[in-house]
Amino acid sequence: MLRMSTLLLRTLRDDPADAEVASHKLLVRAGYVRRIAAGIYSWLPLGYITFRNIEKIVREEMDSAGFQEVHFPALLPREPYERTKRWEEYGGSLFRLKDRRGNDMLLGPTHEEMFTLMIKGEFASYKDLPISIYQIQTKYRDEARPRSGIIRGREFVMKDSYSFDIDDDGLAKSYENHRNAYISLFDRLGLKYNIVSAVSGAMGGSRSEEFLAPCSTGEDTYVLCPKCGYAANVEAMVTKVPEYSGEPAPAMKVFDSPNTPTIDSLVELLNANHGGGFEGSHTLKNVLLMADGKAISILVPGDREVDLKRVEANLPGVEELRLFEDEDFKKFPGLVKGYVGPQDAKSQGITVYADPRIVKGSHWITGANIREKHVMYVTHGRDFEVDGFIEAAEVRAGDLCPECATPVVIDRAIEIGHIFQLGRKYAEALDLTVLDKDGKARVVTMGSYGVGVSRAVAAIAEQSHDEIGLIWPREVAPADVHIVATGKDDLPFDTAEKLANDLESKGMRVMLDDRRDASPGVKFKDAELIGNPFIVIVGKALVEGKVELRNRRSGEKVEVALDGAVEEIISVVTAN
RNA sequence: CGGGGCGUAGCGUAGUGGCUAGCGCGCCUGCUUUGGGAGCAGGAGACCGCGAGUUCGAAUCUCGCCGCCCCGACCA
Repeated sequence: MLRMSTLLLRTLRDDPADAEVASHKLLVRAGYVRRIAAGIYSWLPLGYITFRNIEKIVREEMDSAGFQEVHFPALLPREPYERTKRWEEYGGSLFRLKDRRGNDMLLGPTHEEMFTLMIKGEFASYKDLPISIYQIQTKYRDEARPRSGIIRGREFVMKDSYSFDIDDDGLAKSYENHRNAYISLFDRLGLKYNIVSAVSGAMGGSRSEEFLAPCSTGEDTYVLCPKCGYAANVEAMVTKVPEYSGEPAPAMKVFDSPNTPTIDSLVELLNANHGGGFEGSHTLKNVLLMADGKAISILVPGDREVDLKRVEANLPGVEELRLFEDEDFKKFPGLVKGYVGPQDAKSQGITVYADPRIVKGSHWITGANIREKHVMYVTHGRDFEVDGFIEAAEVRAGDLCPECATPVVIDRAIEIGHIFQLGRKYAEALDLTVLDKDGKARVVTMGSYGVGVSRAVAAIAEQSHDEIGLIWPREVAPADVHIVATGKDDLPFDTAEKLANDLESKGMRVMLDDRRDASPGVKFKDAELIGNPFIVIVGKALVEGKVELRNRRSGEKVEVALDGAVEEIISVVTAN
């Protein structure tokens, strides 16, 4: 039983000055967490109980899916991370340190290497597969900018799992198992979430989805179709390709366009000199990029910006991507800044990618590759060709859903889980093979799956609170029932004590406010702030032989007879 | 890493060159009070982020450092 009279808890009346988002403010005010350094928090008793409740749910769901729990150290040697090149690639986000002998060590930001090596060390046959193993571990990432309290910390707890299969079909099945386990896990945590397509990145072709908990303070932006439920990370949003049914355009026509380096100025000139009705979307924007030192041109409709993140996500294998700089223009004298068109790109040795909206047969107004001149009727397939299509243009609310053509909305969310078909990258780097039926060595294929356990505490708090405090789902809350004794006589306190004991003996988890010196107002405010799902008040109504039962979420209050109160309370609590 | 802001008691804050650094919450003692953050009286608690400098005198001005928050870049 949690007794308020002795609990290590001091609630705060004022919001902490360094907190911005609701979960941060409330978790600090209600005495769940305290900041130790930027992005590093300690858990007070209430916070740690809540954290462990979540951890327990995660563990139960993993176990019941048949995954096996293991545990690695957080402190790791450099060598495995050297072999996968991540010692360098992880950059400044990796916490590095040296031991007394001067050996490089690190604090694990994620454990693909260690899991891969564990399987390599124990198993050697296809008969041992498939297997999925997981751990619940503290991770360390020296984030450039920790933020939003415990939503994005430098030390955090993550459940990470890895599946190992002999072939792609097996991986697909393991992935599906994890996906289902995550669905029941997040349902149990009481989180609202969307499963969103993500970009799988450098490995290509593999499947990846994120579990996003919608929340206005979330740092991920995603696209959601209100009609069919299609959801995608902005990077992974697929453009609905328009049908092109226009008449073939007349031959290209070059025209003078002085002082029109921007789309807006070009449209203005067109409307002034070539009749009205021109819009940015009739023009073709040529954005020049350097991808690992190679010049590429991205074609997008003039009214859209290029989203570099989308380009990068859809150009597998490219490590450095940046906009053209003046130096780069000097290397390509045929390119006239502000007047670039795709017509001569081939002869200039530039790779051209087009947004899917630039369909074959469509014609555009674009740069003439001559200073102060543009050209119209430039037709894809007649006047220029592209090396490929790429999702490059910025995504906007109102863009059409690729599944059902309904305008999509853009929303923000916290990433609470990520499932990912990793493939053979780590198995190859660390030489994880097993013998197949024919006695031949085959590289194992892997999946990786993560749940932010500490982040889930904050995500639930974000989604489940009101102006006066937290409102936990029952399984997550520090207690099922928060009993408040009020009054100055012994009777309410003795009655509350007995009620608490009776409830506890029937399996309820109880928090009891047995403070004799605190006023009723303080106790009510604290109970509401702390956010247990049910509050029982033992006080005024005692003269009628009753106690009051309140539902924290709905605000509903009922009086129940003290005689039989235990059963009544249990039935209300468990019905929720 | 770029831009902006902040650092005074456990928490929230006032104080822009001058006497013993002020207030609210919280904490301690006593009396009263007990269904919505009680009242009165008394009290404890501050190297004013750290270090240098300017000055007769620095929380206050200058420089350096450290820390924290926000926006952006970054984020398996």
